[in-house]
Amino acid sequence: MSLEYILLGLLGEPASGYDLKKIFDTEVGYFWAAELSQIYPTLKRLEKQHLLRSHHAAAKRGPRRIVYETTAAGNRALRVWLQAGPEVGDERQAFVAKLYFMPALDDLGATLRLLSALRQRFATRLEALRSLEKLWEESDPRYPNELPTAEFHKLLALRKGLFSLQAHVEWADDSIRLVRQRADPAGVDRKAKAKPEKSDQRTAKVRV
Amino acid sequence: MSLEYILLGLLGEPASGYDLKKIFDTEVGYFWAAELSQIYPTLKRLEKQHLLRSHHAAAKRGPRRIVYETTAAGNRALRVWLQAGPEVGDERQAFVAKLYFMPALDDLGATLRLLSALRQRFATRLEALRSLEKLWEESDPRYPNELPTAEFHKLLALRKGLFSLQAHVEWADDSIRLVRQRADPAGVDRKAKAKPEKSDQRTAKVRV
DNA sequence: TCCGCCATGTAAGTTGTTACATGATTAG
DNA sequence: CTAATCATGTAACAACTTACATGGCGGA
Repeated sequence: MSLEYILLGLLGEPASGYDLKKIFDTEVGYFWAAELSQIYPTLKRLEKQHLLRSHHAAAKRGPRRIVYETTAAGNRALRVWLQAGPEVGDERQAFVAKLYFMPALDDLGATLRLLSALRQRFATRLEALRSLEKLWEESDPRYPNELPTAEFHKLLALRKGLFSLQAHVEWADDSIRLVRQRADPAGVDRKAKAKPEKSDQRTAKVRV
Repeated sequence: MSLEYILLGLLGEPASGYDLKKIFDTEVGYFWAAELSQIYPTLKRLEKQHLLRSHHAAAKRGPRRIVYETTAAGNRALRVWLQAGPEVGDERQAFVAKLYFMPALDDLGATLRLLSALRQRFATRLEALRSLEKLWEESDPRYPNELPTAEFHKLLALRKGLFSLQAHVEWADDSIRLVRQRADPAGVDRKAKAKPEKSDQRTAKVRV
């Protein structure tokens, strides 16, 4: 289970299950998500395998917390995973499937609506990642070239998201263009003039 | 379950479970995969719900086949799904997680190896998709602008894969560059001269 | 005859989700 | 006092994977 290793990785800093959930929601959610109902049992399982240890901590506010940290064995396990080469799973993308089967509706307008909705979602996510990046850039003077190793790797991961989402937005824009062209092969110029397309919200190329 | 709708979509043409598996492996695998052990029970479930019907067919070679096709109700269900707007799940990408936690190894060389392995896998997949596209282009004179609606949508889906994989390759190349720069800030030109990088296998921009 | 492909299935296990249950503390 | 947030957990279900079981048929 990848989640086990991700928890081992995150627990370089001691944290409770609740803390970890917040990290998933705010920091690493763009490449891995997890629910509390999955986090808690997994932490217990890892402790049973002696890859984590825990202690109860009296919290200032709220009830008792259980704070976990990695053991030497946990760190070894993490390293073995890290050195084992990449795991590229096959991505199941329901939205591509939907597009693929849209001809069953026999309505190019529906295709266009689907693509526009997708375009908007991708753009929103892209903006969220860009905000993360910007916040970082503004709060850390070492960004990007003088960053310590840990932060440098986070940057690479973040840039994966940026590259990927940008490609998604560009694909959606391009597909919308192709569908419009197909729906109305004659009046391309007329339309292009009349309607300043959404794709005018140009997404600048990513740089470092 | 998306798989149910995908089967309904694929069964616009009658097919057996075994046939469908081959379609997953050769045609739609780049956005959805499925095992026979999942396909067979799902087909049975859909038939019980009267969204599919089946008949036994004597095959020329091999044992009896069970050929499924959609019913009117099945087609309605598919349309409802298609009109319900996009489903963009959160992608869990173990390889990004791995990169994110690489600092635990404290070895930039390991990061470089990971990125190179990723680069190669992405490039291989990209080539596979391009072959699919090329084969198509060569065998169908209507490609790309005169394609019938069904094929046009397949093209959009395929281009999603092309855009996405290309972004992945570009990200990997760019990350490799950044890591090298970081590992050896002084000797950039020297190295760039000595080693014609893998990234020289330039991946041309996608066009229609 | 044996191997590979055709063809359908079951069983057991993993991973992940949604819904539910419980209770402490604190800010308004 | 009451709502929000902190905090931990269980149960039931859904989706998917890997391994196993069975057998026909055709070509080397």
